[in-house]
Parts: sequence; C-alpha cells; structure tokens
Amino acid sequence: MNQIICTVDVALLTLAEDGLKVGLLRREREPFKSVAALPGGYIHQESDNDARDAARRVLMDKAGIDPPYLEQLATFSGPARDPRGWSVSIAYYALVPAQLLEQAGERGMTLASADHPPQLPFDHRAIVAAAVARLRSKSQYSSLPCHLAGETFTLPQLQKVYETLMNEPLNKVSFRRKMTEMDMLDPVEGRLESAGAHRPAQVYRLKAAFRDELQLLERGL
Amino acid sequence: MNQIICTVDVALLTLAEDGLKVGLLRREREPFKSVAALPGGYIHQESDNDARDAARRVLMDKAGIDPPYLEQLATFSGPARDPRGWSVSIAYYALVPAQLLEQAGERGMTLASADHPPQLPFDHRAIVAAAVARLRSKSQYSSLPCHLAGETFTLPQLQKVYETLMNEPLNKVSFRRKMTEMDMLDPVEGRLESAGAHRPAQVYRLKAAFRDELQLLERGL
DNA sequence: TGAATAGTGTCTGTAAGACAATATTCC
DNA sequence: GGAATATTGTCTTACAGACACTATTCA
Repeated sequence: MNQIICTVDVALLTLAEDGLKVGLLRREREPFKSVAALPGGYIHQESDNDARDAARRVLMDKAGIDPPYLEQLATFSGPARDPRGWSVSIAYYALVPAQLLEQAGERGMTLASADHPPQLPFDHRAIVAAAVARLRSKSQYSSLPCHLAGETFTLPQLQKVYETLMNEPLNKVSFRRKMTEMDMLDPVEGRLESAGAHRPAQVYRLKAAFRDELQLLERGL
Repeated sequence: MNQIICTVDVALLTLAEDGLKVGLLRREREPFKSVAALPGGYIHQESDNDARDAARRVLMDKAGIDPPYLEQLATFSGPARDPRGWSVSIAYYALVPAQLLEQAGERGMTLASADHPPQLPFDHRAIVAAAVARLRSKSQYSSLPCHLAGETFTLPQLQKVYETLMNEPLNKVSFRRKMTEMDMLDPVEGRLESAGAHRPAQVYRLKAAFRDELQLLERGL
C-alpha cells in the first residue's frame, strides 16, 4: 500500500537591515537536490517524540540552530506538493535574532526576502507566506517580536523591530506605555550607547516567564 | 518499515442553551470501538485532495454535516497518542449552528460540554481544549462567532453568542457600533419577534463575502 | 395602557497620539 | 556648549462604556 510521506519544514525568520528574511538551505538529496529550500526532513519515529521534536532536530542537525522561539504554523498536505507522492508537511516557524544566524551562514544557510521569496520547491512559498502572515498578525498584539530583537535590546531598538514587522511608524510614548504595561522586560545593569554622541539607552531583556510564553495585549499595538 | 498513521479529527462546536458543546460519535472500529470520540478517520490518498478534504468527507460521511465554517486547528503527533503506533492527526474545528446538529443527532451524534469534556480516547481532550481556546481567542476580535448564530439572527441574539463565548457581558451600544463598523451584516426584509410582547428585532444575515473569510477588528470586541 | 425588549442619543472616563520639554552622552 | 538621541510630561482627540430616552410590539 502506498504510504503517506510525513515531513516537517521550518520557516526560519530573522530581521536584517533590509527587512524580514527567511533562511534557506540547499537540499542534500532528491527530490530537488541542491536546490535552496526550507530546512526540513522526515519525521523519525524512533527518535522523535512528536513533530516539534522533529523540527528542533532538523534545525539543529542541518543548521546548528537551537531557536529561542519555535511554534507550529500549519500542516500542508496533498497528492501534488511532493513529487514522491501524497505527503503531509507539518510546518513550523522559528524566530531567531540576526546574530544567531551568522553561525548558520557557515553551514551554508542563505537568507532570502521573506516578503518576496524566490522560487522554492514543494509549496515552500506558501509556507513562508503563512509564516510571515502569522508573525505580522501576532506582532499586533503580543510580545512575539521580542524574539527577533536578540537576547538584550533597548526600547528604541525594539520599537524599530515592531515598526519593521508592522510596516508602520509607531508612537514613541504609546509604545513605551504598552511595554511598561506588558511588564515583560527586565532592565539590565549598565547602559548602551548607540551610534555615539547622545544619551545612551537602557538595555533590557525579556523576563524569564516570557521566553517561552507570549504576553498578550488587550488592545493591540 | 513501520509507517506513520495519518488521520484527521474534527472538533465540531456548537452553542446550546447551556453553553458551548462539542459533537461526539461512538467509534465504529478499533481502537476504542464504540467509545464516544471526535469524528475522525484516515486520510484517503485516492480521494482526498488534502487534509481539509478529508475532514469534510469525514463530517459528511459520519455525521451528514457540511459545516459552514471549517478551519485547520493544529496537528497532534507522537508515538503514544494512538495505540496503533506513531501517528499524526491533523485536527480541524468546525462551527455549526445548533439547528444543523439536530439532523446529526439522528445519526448518533451526542453533545458534550466543550469546556469540561468527558474522558475521551487518544488526545481528543487536548484537541477540544485547543479548539475552544482558538474559538474564544478569535471571538475577541473577529466575526467568527457569527457562524454559531445560524443562517439569520438578530443583533441581540448575536450579542448573546459573543457574550457566551467571551464569558462576559458586553455593552450594547459598543457592540452595535462594532457590528456597524465591521459592515458584514445584511438586514433581511421583515422582522422577528422574540418571546412575545415587545418590539421585534431586525433580522440579519452574514454578507456573502464573510461566509468563508473572517472580518477582523482593529481593536477587539 | 403597561410590560417588555429593540434601537438610539448623549455624556463621561480612559487610552492613544501629538507635541514638547528635559536628560545624558560625546565631541 | 552643541548635536544627537533617550526618556518623560502634558495636552488633545478618539473611542468604549454608562445611562437614559424613544420605538414597537403584544396582551
């Protein structure tokens, strides 16, 4: 009997100077051997305790990345998305600060625009589009973007992250009021200077309670 | 080689007098034969064009229901959730007005509390919990609850639906302002009287554009 | 006419955005 | 001191909720 192919794929998202990026790797095997695609692979029944485990394993094995934020996105399925036959891909998306991706660059990972990705095999463009939509949607009313800002960051930096994701300028006073209200940041001793001759900004880090769990806002922004 | 089991399960949600309900069917086969569970079944590679098709087919075949709203919820997976072995269940949730479920009652469907479901096989309780959480979350800021109100409904009826889902009373004036702002309802000619001696309410129906697509609110409620 | 609920007008408090003043750093 | 950006204070505007009034039906 013809069996359904069960895989996981991960849209690894990060924020670069020129916008939101998705990480791609050249495929090591057929189909689409040596074509750039989302990191993905078969579920291993012996070693994976669930699909999330499989996604983590794939990221670690193929890119050397242990993502600080990983969430199930959606499952893509059908007879035509994979030339090998009827397939199911449980898709995840991960958020990684730009710094962390540098290591992965050495392992062959390249970054492509997440908003206008190049041609990709399978239905990976649909997966990327869904990941970007999910990220943008959740950015409206949650702490999700913090995971793109890195381990520590200043409020002006974090505001720029939100602004890039939401694609609109935010009111500085309102933004700070919201961040205070969310009560999810811890100030880090010492401060940080930016480009130079001006007042340095306070450095913050996400409170431990919000590393794995999102903080939601009642009214958005 | 041991193959992964690929199934779909559907949490069929409806609103009764005493709260949110989930539809259960007695299983026709092993495992858990004749135990009440969510409607579900194998993906059929020959006939299903994707997992959503499988979910529709399962609902139609086993309950005779063509749900007005059906959305992918999440995928549950692991070696232990199904005694047959490592399995993947692509879970969906469907919203059905109470009226529509009456037909299904004749086909053996029973309703259980969705908030406090009885013991269920597999990880069906987790699926129900996820479906309820998703519904409640989306009710805050979208037109989703309309699909529980039936084909046509009055604004007071719709407000009660929202109130039940959100588990809090809503301001009448604000609620109506929001509904007007969302601009998703068409008034139906004629009116409707409720329990009797008082002014009848205008009957509305969802505009066609919002039958399959949700309308989202900027600020919630 | 009275009871009951539908639908609307209006006031008030709260929260978001605009604007601007103050703070702190490097040169 | 001057430039530049961080941070905070305050005013204005928009919107959500409270309250109350009008509308419409049935008995």
